Amino acid sequence: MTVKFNNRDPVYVQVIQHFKEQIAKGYFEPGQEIPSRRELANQLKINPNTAQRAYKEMGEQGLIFTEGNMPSCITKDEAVLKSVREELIIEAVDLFLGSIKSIDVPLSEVLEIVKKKHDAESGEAEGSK
Amino acid sequence: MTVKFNNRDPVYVQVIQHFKEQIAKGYFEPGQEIPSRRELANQLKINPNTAQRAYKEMGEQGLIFTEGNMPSCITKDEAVLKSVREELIIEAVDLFLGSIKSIDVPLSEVLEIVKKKHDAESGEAEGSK
DNA sequence: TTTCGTGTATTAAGCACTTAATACAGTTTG
DNA sequence: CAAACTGTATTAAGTGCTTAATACACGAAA
Repeated sequence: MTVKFNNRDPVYVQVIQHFKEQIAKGYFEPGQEIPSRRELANQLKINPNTAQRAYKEMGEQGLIFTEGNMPSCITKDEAVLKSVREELIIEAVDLFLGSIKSIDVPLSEVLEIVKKKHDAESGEAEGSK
Repeated sequence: MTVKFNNRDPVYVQVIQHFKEQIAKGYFEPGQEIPSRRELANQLKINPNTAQRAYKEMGEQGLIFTEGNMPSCITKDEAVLKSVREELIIEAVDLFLGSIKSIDVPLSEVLEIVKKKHDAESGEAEGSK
């Protein structure tokens, strides 16, 4: 497990974001065990308390659960898991539309750029394929 | 002049962002005077030093210039003004594509949502028109 | 039982941003 | 000239958030 952190957002927020993305991609089974706070801290080279804070918030959001001193697990509620993906998409779309709106760019103009950039990226990602 | 601040980003960064958006919209003429540090601080209900910091960075970025003790002005370099709009667009697109990529959402799927949301927003914005 | 690994809680330290209080030089205006 | 406005600079204090350092309770396992 590896995460590239930026210096802009709090680390614990980025950790939560990372887990949400993993969930959105379907990398986790419902009820699956996740690394302990200390183990995650070692893997990501962060402080155990930072990992703790991330897990604590994920617990409050219902993304993970903890019983007694057992390792924490991904929620078994598949509706929650599904909604994570939808919420991330909505977030991205709203942020995007907000930015576009704030500079009065016609949607058609920017969508052209989006498609162009997307094709360029996926092209270089596949290499000489 | 009014700006709605969020509690997430530094105020001086949001002030710069606000000016860039105004420039991108073409609200400023090249060479146009802008409010003094103290006046802007009064208008936006912020500390004069915060306004100063924003203006200082905008000066370093070539967005505004100051001669002697004259009021600061928007740059006369129209190429710079034009590039502001383009950079904001590129920023928005890159951020958007990055978010989409991190959760493996097909472009076609998300573009549908974008169009749908955009139509809904512009619809309610125009009211009973 | 002892040891180790869980989760959890408390307290302190560090850091960036904001605000504040001044100060100074120059120009315009009354 | 004097007052009031520009921009600019320095220094310090305060504030909130993040991170760090510890400690504690519990349970499983050697």
